[in-house]
Amino acid sequence: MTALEKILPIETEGQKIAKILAAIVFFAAMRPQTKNLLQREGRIQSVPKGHIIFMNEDDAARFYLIQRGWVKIFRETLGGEEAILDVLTAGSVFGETSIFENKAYAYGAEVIEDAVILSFPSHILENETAENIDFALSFLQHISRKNLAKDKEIELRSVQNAAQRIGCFLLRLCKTEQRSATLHLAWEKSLIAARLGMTPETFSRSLAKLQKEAGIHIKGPTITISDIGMLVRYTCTACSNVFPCDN
Amino acid sequence: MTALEKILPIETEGQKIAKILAAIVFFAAMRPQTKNLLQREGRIQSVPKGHIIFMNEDDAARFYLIQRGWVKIFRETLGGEEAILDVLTAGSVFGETSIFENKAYAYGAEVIEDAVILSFPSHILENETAENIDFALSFLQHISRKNLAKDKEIELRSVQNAAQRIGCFLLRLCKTEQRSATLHLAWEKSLIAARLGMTPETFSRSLAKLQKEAGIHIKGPTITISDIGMLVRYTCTACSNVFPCDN
DNA sequence: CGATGGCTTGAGGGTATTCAAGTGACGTGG
DNA sequence: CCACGTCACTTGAATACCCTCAAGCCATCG
Repeated sequence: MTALEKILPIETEGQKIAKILAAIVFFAAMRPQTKNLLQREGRIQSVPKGHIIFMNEDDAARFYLIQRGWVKIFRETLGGEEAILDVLTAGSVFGETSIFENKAYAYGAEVIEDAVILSFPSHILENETAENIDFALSFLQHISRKNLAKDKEIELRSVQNAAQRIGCFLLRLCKTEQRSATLHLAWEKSLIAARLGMTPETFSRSLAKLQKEAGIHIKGPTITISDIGMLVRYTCTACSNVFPCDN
Repeated sequence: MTALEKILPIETEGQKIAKILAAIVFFAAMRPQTKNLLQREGRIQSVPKGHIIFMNEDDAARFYLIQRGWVKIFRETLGGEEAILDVLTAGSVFGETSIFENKAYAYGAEVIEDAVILSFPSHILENETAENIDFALSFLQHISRKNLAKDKEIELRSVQNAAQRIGCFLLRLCKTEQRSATLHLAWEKSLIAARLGMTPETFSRSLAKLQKEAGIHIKGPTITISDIGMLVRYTCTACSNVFPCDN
């Protein structure tokens, strides 16, 4: 190690990856040798907004972990319409289930806010799952949780109206204990609208409605919720869970 | 064995269960001793229409297999509204993922057409998953498939209109190769409507619309599709898959 | 023959969408 | 420094879509 490196230690990409992985539950049950393999074979990439990581039907050669930024998971119809399945941020893994699905992605992934993304060859995941039952179990739990979230998504989209979906979304951004909150919307409103299954116009109108009827205050991207209880009463009657709910 | 038993062999419940399980993929990778345990601890029940098997939040002590009839999987909101997540029939397993979800069901299950249902203690499933990696892998694939189906469900509910959802449903009943087809709806139309997330009235009207605009002909429970291509053009533009699609 | 249940049809209403126009913030170039 | 274009967002009017409530149809069954 040179004198310079002592002062400014040069971190290899592998070391960076190791650090990042250590904080993510998804990788916790993997064997050490597999983690080493991920370090060697993994890539870290800065990806600008608008970049499409992969499309529906692409060969699923890699799976991904978001370190920073935002990624939308979507499906596009032949008619050109798009259904947003989810919007993910730091700590989320995606493309991981494709190893069970004929090795092709079942959805597309696009960066919607400048991101740093790690990617790894899918076969490492596949081998680890087949050889390490502890990881297989944790993977099972991971997918099971995703499953549950999708059930809830289906529920929300079918029984909540637009304003309630927005309320639910805002509540999830709130800390549990507080009685009031000030939020900053991290992404464009039109994107939130799409994530909640509505048009930007409807989003705008419904937000105004929430302002009148649920005691919130909007100023550009900043939203102040003066009384969380009031918003809960407005929103959560159209849901099977009560706030605070986990997902 | 008596002479009578030779002619009319008396089948024990355990033997019945064994026969049924043998035909279901979900159980295929289980070890023989676990299958024996399921035979001993399993129950077969005839359940009348309207009976609620379990509710959201109930302790998840058992998981289920439908041998005959129909079961709807639903979530109920605090306001009393209900979202139908799925409608299942013979061969489907439900309540199986609860072993990963704090041991409580995340949804309710109600019989909507007189059914014969097998049930088994959840701990057998839990143990088998923990001890047999082959089964754990097949379970993983099973849940992964459900996950994919839910993604598609979210897509279809957000981009297809009622008539297209019906068209999609009809196409799935068609043989791939044919250019025309005659179908018999095996179930009550109101049941199909529920499965597709619409009211019976909307189902009826949309079916009439398909008749006008997509070249199909309806006579009671019999539906004739003269030109599958025409129906595909009408329906599949609002989907990310093209006919023939698998699920 | 009347009752029932599944299905259809009609009228009316609510919610979200589309199309269109307008506002306001921001950055660029004159 | 201001004019201008761009882009996100908002607002308005008309429309589409699906829902509810209600009545009517028709086959089945006691």
